[in-house]
Amino acid sequence: MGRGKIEIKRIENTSNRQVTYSKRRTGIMKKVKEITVLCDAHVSLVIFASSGKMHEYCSPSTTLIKMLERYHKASGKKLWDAKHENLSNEIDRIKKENENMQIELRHLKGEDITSLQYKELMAIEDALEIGLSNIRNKQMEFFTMMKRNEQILEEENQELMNVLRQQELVAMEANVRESHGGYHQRVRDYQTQMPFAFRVQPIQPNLQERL
Amino acid sequence: MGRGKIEIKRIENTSNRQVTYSKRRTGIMKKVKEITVLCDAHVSLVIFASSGKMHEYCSPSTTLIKMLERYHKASGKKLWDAKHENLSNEIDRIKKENENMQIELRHLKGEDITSLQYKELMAIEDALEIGLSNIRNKQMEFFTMMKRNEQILEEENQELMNVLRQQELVAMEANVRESHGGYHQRVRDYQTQMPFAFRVQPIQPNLQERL
DNA sequence: AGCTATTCATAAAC
DNA sequence: TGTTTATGAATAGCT
Repeated sequence: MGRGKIEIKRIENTSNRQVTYSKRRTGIMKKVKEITVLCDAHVSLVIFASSGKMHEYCSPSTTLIKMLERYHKASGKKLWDAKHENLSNEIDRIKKENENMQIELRHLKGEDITSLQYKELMAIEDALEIGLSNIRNKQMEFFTMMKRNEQILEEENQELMNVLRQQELVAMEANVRESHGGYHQRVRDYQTQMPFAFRVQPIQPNLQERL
Repeated sequence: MGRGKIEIKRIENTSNRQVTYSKRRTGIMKKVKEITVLCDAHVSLVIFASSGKMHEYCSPSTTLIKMLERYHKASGKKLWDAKHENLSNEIDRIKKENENMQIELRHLKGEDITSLQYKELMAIEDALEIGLSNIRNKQMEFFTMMKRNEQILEEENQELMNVLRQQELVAMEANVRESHGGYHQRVRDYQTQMPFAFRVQPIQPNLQERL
């Protein structure tokens, strides 16, 4: 029911999918309200977009909680206990995962290794060496970056010095020619002559914060 | 959408109402399945007819219980008691812990380090070096243990060889003196003469399993 | 967010 | 209930 028929399968184009979701959700909400009124049905609808945003509808004569109680009675499925059990299971699962990670962490830090076998020690050693080499590569990157920066600064310093020296010469000549020139006048002249690149301006402004 | 337009208000004729309920419920179910597939939405729908009969739909990728948990998180409305909330909180807490450990593990393995600052890299390097040194100490222990064991075995071998040679001499002498003695007789004699320490008996019985 | 050409859902009938 | 059919609704593809 549109300009063309569409297959009922996931819409791959994200924005199309979102638009369709929005339109169809509205349509479903409308239908659900209508059946509530027309047939005095009790409806509870909870819908999550793939984005995670939620929308819900619940018939005006009831509440979600009442619906769930009725659901419990009608289906026999225990939602509370099941939920409780689910949560407990998930906690157990995550705790187990947690524990394993903690052991791995400790092993990498060289703790609690008395009970390990030789092969395990070798594996840990390998992991540590790889880690260390990765870290040191990264440090090397920092180092070269700093070196480069240092070099750039040095070159700039040098050039600044040259410019200054040159301008001192100009100023001295000027002084000789017209000894009544004011200080401010001279300063302005320096700035005019100084190439743009060497005016006060931070270079590599984000270097500071990364070290 | 039918032979005539209808007002959206309760259908007074009971059998009409039931028919309409049945048809529209089917339609809604279809729409809901479609939006699930088209837009990978997660939907939970529970409908009670005025007769009390229940129908439900839940997206295949989820369960009503999971939907209710998500509902709880998304809406903030408490659908269950404090006990469940405690469990939920604990899950969140452990998940957080989990995540932190995973990050630490990855860092130690030299992964995901692009965003790290130099000081952090140094700290990780230190940890890795300590770990590596601990692991290598432990390996050294193994090594010395193996060396020691090797030495013990060598010594025992030597002594066994000596004993055997001695007994061969004894046997040869016996053979010479009484050449009609049977094989079993001789074997029993060997065992009687062999010092207790060198009878079949594993030395360092748990060494095997630790390597 | 609107506009239509289309497809779809369904009210009424049996 | 199931089927049919005329009709109103929903919506896919475009702006």
